[in-house]
Amino acid sequence: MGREAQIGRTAILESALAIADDDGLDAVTMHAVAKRLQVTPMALYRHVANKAALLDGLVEMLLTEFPLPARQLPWDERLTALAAGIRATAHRHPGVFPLLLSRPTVTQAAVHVRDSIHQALREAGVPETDLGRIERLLSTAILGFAVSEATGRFRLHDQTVLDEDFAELQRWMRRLLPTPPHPPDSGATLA
Amino acid sequence: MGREAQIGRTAILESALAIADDDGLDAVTMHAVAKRLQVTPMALYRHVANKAALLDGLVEMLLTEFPLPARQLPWDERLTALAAGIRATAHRHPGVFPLLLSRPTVTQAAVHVRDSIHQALREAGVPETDLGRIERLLSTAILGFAVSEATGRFRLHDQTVLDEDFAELQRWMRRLLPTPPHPPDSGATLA
DNA sequence: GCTGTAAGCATACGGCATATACTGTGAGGT
DNA sequence: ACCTCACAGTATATGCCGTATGCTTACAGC
Repeated sequence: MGREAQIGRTAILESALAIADDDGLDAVTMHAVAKRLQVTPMALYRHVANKAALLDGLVEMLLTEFPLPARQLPWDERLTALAAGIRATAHRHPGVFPLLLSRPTVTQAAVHVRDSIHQALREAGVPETDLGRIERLLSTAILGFAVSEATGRFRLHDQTVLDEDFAELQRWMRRLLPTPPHPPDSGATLA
Repeated sequence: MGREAQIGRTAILESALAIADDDGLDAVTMHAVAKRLQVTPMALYRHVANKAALLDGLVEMLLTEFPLPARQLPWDERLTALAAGIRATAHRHPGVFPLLLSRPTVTQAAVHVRDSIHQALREAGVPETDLGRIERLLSTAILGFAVSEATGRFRLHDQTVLDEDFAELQRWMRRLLPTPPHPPDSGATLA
């Protein structure tokens, strides 16, 4: 029944993300999104409750963009790859990325990311009771760093400096976990 | 020359902060601030360039509110106290606090905080070349955590859980530093 | 008391999110 | 083939927002 839709929630979110990438988060207005879709602003409200919901949708898009690593990889490579992927997402969408901290949502995508981290931590030997806490600290550190880069808090520093910062962050994150991933002296462990 | 001022930059920032604390950051409008000061909106522009400058001023207020610990305290206590003070500021001003990450500024207050951390790290034995990096990672972790609490990213968890999270964060932060603050086995160190 | 200057005001404008009421179109039943 | 009605998109309007421009007013210093 009814008539075929010209736009949909996904198209709206993609347009909004593109506008934010091009001209910053403040440029994301209902009018601007509508214009980009060649539609009147009010048409958006058939697919999105209001602007707040649209922004929440953007957060969800970012979470979906996080590259969850294949489960057969070793746990430490998975965590490293995920952290790097999150950082890359921040670089790709600096305008929207800070919303991950300022508009936290409990969407399916968020749960998937968290579960992926939990699973890796389990394999790292983190006791079940500590899983939540370690995941919160780890994700907070990565998000904090990536948001800082996105908002220009480190703008005085070269990319190479920030890359080394991030490498150090990754090393530091391992120190929150029980077992060293590679024994420092392979083959010659004393009992 | 001219006439005695009814309001000033400080009064404006204090009003804005109070409004944000009461009704959230979105309630901080030029009109609302002016009304609270019993003045027309345009009067604010004699003391503040525009709304962006007002928000930057709020960030500066938060930084000024951070309790820089007395220099004669041991370095590790200073870092611990500063971290706790930053977290307390976030609890006091949850609406404004996220601006510390989303609107980074290089104000005098920001420099003071950073210098205070640098000095503590120096006393902790951090080599001069690593000072910047360690400070960035430490401050990012604290800020990320405090912002997460302020925005409700951890809203599903009890205060006691978050307190323990923060304690674990403090322990983790020490692991970024070269020397253990208390030798684990006092008096019985082998050469 | 005169006067110049700075503080605060009045008015106005364009952009914003969005409520309400409309138009028209195409799928599904007849 | 035609009706019909639900739903997509539109038109219009409201009230808030930041802020430009130009006016009024009241004190400081002469």
